[in-house]
Order: sequence, then C-alpha cells, then structure tokens
Amino acid sequence: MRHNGHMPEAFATLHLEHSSTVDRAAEELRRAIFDGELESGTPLREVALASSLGVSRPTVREALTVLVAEGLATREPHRGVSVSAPEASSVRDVCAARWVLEGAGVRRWREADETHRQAVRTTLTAYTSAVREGGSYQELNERHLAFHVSLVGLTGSPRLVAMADELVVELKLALAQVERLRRNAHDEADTHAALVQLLEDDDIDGASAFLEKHLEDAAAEIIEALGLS
Amino acid sequence: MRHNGHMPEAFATLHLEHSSTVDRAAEELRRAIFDGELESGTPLREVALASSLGVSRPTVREALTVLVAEGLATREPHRGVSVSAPEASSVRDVCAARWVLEGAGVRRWREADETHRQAVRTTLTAYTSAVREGGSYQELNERHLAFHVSLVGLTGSPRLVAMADELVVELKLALAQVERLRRNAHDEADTHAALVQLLEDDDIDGASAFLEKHLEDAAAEIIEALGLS
DNA sequence: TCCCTCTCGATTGTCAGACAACCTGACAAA
DNA sequence: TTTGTCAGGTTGTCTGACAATCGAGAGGGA
Repeated sequence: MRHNGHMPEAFATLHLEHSSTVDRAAEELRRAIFDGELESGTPLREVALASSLGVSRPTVREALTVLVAEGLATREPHRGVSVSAPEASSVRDVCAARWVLEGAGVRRWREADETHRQAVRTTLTAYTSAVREGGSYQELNERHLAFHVSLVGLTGSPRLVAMADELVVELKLALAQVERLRRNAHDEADTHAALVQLLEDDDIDGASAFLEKHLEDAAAEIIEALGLS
Repeated sequence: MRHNGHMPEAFATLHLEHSSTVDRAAEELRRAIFDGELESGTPLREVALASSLGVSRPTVREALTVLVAEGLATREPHRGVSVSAPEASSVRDVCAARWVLEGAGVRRWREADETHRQAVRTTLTAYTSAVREGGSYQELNERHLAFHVSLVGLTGSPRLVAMADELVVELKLALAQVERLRRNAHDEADTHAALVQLLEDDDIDGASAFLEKHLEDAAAEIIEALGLS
C-alpha cells in the first residue's frame, strides 16, 4: 500500500469520510437548530441530550463546545449552553461584515480566476433553477446564501470564504427563527441575476452599489421579520 | 444584596474573571506557543499535558479543542493534536485577508466614529512609545498588530474586528517561529505614523495604497524569514 | 404582607479509571 | 518486494462519581 511515491496521482479522488461521534452529534444539533426544531434560547441540557442521542455526557459536552465555537450556541458558566438568540444589532453587523467581504469579491471580478467567476455563475443557476422548480424554503435559503459566499470566493482567499461561511451560519440561525412565520419562499433570483449581469457587463461600480443596497435591504427585512426593533 | 434594581449604574465597572480550568489550561498553552516554547509541529499529548498542568485528561481535551478551533493547533483523527505549522500559502492568504479587512477600515476613515479614529491614534502612540523605550520583541509585536486591528475597528463592525483578531493569531503563531531566528526588533513605527498622517490629511486613496504595499511587504518578509519558498 | 435567609434539587465543572478502536513501526512470511 | 501479523502507544468514548454553583421554594422576622 505504499504506492504513493511511485504513482502520486493514483486514487487521488478517493476520500473516506472520517466522522467521529462528536462530529455526528454536532451535525445533528446543527440540523435541529437550522430546521427550527430548537428555538433560540432553548437550553441544551447535557444529560438529556446524552440520552436522546445515545451517547455519553463527555461526548455531548465536546459537541456543545463545537457549537459554541461556531456561534450557534452560547455558554454561560454554571448555567449551561443554550441556542443563541439573534439580536437586531448582530443581524445588522453580520450584513455589514458581509458587505465588506462580498464587496471585496465583486470589486475583484476582473482580476479573479476564471474558475471563481464560473463558480459564481454556477451557484446562481443552481439558485434560479431551485426557485423555478419550487424547492423547499430551506433549499432556497441554502442556495441563495451559497451564491453570496461564491462572491467572496472571487477574492481567491480561503480565509475570507471561511469567514463568510461563519457569517452565513449566523444568518441561517436567525432565519430558522422566522422560517415558520413567513413561508413565502422569497424569490430574489431576478435580483441576483441582475447583479451578475452587471458584472458580466463590466459595470463593477454598479454591481457594487447594487450589492450594498441588496444587503441593507436584507438586514432590514430579517430584523423586521424577527420582530426586533 | 439585591440592590441591582435600585442602583443600575453602580458597580458597572466591576468585572470578576470567571475563569474555568479549561480556560486557564488553554491560556497556558497559548502562552507557551506564542513564547516559542512549543515549536510548530510539536505533538500535544493529552496524558503528558494532563500531568504537566495538573489537570485531568478530559480538561486537557477541551482545552485542545479550543486551540484547534482557534487555528493554533491541528487535530488529525486518532493521531492527536499538534501545533499548527505556518505555510507560505497561508501567510500570503492571511495578509490578503487582512488587506480586505484593514482596507475596508481605512476607506471608512471619514465616516468612522470619532471614538474609533481616536483608538487608531492611541494604539499608534502605544506602539511608537514602546519602540522608543525599547520594549521586548513580543511587546512590540503585540502593539504593532493591535494597531492594525484598530484599523479594522474603523468599520465599526465587531465581527470584522473578531475576524481580524483571528487572523492576527495566525500571524503571531508564524512570528513565534521566527522569533528566535531574527532578534532585530523591527522598527516600523515610522511607516505606521506615515499611514496615519495620510489619513489625517484626508488622503484616503494614498493611505489605502500605502497599506496594501505594507501588507504585501510584510507577507514577503515573513515568508522569507520562515525559510519557505 | 413583605423581605431576608436558608436549604434543597438540578445542573454543570472536573476528576478518575477503564476499554475499544486506531495508528505506527517492526518483524515474519509468501 | 509485497503482504500478513503483532506489540506498544495514543486517542475516542464510556461509566461513575463528587464538588461547586445556580434557581426556586420554604420558613422566619419585621
């Protein structure tokens, strides 16, 4: 099995999923939060989760520290972990930060790798086709946000993309709270297509301004849907 | 002792450090890494750390997961945690990401809160005075990077500042590796003073270009000092 | 009646010990 | 040279336990 030296390219596409129990527990909690099964503020009791998930308390603890590190949950000393509650200020801040990251990507449209430009087009068509085929609310959300992250990808910086992902996680947490309130699958596909068209036409400034407005609107809309001031 | 309702403003400045054993262990590990006591690549064995720190293995595990989440260490399944090794590509990427964040701050100099502008001036003088008084290498590093983070503070976004902090942590990890190689306390105070002067003169574009060059130089310098291609 | 104090249960933080799964390296066998 | 096998060490996970702490309700005094 030491063929690596001789044939470095062989089996390069193979990749075995190395999932630990902690990872699976964290993933299950993430899913429950994004699906709205766990409302914000819900306390995540260690013993209860341990028996529910069929794992031991230390394993649950590790999974919870992962969630806390991701910002999905909040730990208060000696008071336990609970699902984070989105606030108006944090939603505004997330969108402001997104504007910095995504705007940086948009401004680099010309200099960006053709690969990254193509990724933007791909995520856009994935979103629009999901809208056309009437995908579920969650699927639309996923594709919509994936498009925005792909804009950050134009910078070519893995770290900026990772940061955008973290911001998107916070947004998904907030959106999971309003999901059962407004079921009207928002159809913003046209807006995004217009944005990409501006880029294709080399109107970088126009696209930049367009994006800024779009993000501001999104922040206001989410805050309003959350019922926060 | 239930006077909170009566005097909401009293004792507002008091803040008790609620440090758990895990936090202290993580802090000690961080210090050891930044001080260069632990070279990059050093495996962090759980049992050895537990006996050294005088805590139990689960506590060490939690501290290690914190370090991994911060990017200071890397966990490979069933192979343990080891101090992260800086690579040329990651240093370049960190500086590219810093350019996006700090550049966004610099471009908002005019619109920024006076508080944030003042913070930039304060961190600059803290850096320059430390240089003048011949502070230790680590102190200079600390102040130098604090100045750069304060530029991100101009955006007024806590999340962007947090991201800048994470990037700076990665940089400090890389710098800890070269610390014992080049002891020449780099004196870049003049450079930074010139940057702030450009801002005070309202030459935003000039400051922006200045910063971009400075960050590119820093990346090249660090990579060269690390001995990476 | 209202307020203070105190105790009790619940929960977390931390520890100790244990076992299986797994990686590494070395050696034997084909 | 390649493969099978084994031993040692390390991690992943479990069980059980105990102290520290928090929240709420009971009880006593003004």
